Amino acid sequence: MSIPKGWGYLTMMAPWNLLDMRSNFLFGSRCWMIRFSSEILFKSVSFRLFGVKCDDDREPLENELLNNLLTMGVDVDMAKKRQPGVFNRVGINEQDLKMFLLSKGASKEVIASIISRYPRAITRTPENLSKRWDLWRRITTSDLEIVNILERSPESFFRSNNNLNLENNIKFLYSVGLTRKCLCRLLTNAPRTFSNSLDLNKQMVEYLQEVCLSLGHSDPIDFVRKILFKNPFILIQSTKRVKANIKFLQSTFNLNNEELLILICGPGAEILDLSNDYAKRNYTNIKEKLFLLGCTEKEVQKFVLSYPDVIFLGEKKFNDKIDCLIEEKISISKIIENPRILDSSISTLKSRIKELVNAGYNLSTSNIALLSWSQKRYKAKLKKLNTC
DNA sequence: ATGGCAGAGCCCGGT
DNA sequence: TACCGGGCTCTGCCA
DNA sequence: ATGGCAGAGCCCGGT
DNA sequence: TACCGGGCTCTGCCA
Repeated sequence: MSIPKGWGYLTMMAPWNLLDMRSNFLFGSRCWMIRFSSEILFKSVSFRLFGVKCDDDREPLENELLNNLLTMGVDVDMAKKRQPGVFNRVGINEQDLKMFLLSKGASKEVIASIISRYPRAITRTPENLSKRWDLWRRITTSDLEIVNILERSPESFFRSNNNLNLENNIKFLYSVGLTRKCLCRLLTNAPRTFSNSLDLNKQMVEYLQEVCLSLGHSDPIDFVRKILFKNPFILIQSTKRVKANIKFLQSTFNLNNEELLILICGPGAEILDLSNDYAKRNYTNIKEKLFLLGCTEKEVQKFVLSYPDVIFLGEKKFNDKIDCLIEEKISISKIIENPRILDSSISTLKSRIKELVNAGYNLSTSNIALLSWSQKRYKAKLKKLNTC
């Protein structure tokens, strides 16, 4: 074993190993295999495939991988921590992935970041990558879009090796009446939708269609289209979660079937993504806070339905915003009639209130909508107030 | 008068 | 989450 | 969301 | 030959 060991070192040190793919293809240092006849060696399509159970060799081979990754700027510690198994196996070609992504227009930094965060990416074969990329390209209009998605969420592309499943997902989503544009929206926002199993996606779509039908609507296709447009993340939620949230909406606001459907596929669609009891907790807090200020249950319901996004505000934020408005003698009825002033941050609310009071603006009798106008519009208004 | 016009504000959906 | 602004509506003025 | 986590199953090599 | 099981991968869940 002494000769091959020397060989391994030589090839490892050779600079072309990092740069020249053809050399790498034939002689990649972790590929030498004197156990095989040279005939097999040269016929073989992919190297570094067959484990060499020889501790002497293993270490330099592993070092070469690590060196290459370090050279590429990969955060190896992070990568090892995330998927240690990747570094204990053989048959990895990080150069293939690098070349592939470079050819698609990804920068070196992006590639390093991808491998750092999802090391299993380097175990994928070029054939598989290329096929998968092509399938994604059936949805997007450019490679760049895909690169941007990978930068944000490398796992979505690389977590599954099952291209047939991906293809079936695409077919399925088209078959339920989605347009390419809509698929693109899903892919951009929730790329993992496409690495779900076909079955999982089917379950969710069928569940949503059942909801639609059970609430007496006759066009489940249209319903699903609307809900996916409003909430592209829904297919990466568990049906358990979505069920719980629909149940929450159903039991909290006494809506008839039609109103509930409109809420679910319209302004309330995003509420379906909330985890566990988040919606319930926040709603309870809103209710308690507004009760203390003299609102009735009906008023609270009306308020939340007119501005479902308020459910996303954490308890503290909601309470603080209400408090800071109440302190300025703005009545609670006025607040709930202008829910969108809660769009503004607390600091914006505070600074604007101060400026308006200074300008002699009576917040308790005048319009308060301007508290959430855009900066530009607000400034113009303030200027007018100060010159009049 | 009434149709045209313009300033102010609102609805709403997109990052 | 906070912020932005397109484009509609509302209202009051003009001749 | 995306990164972490865990259950189920697969690859593969050892006897 | 038939069986075992280590350890990786796949997939779905959570927040």
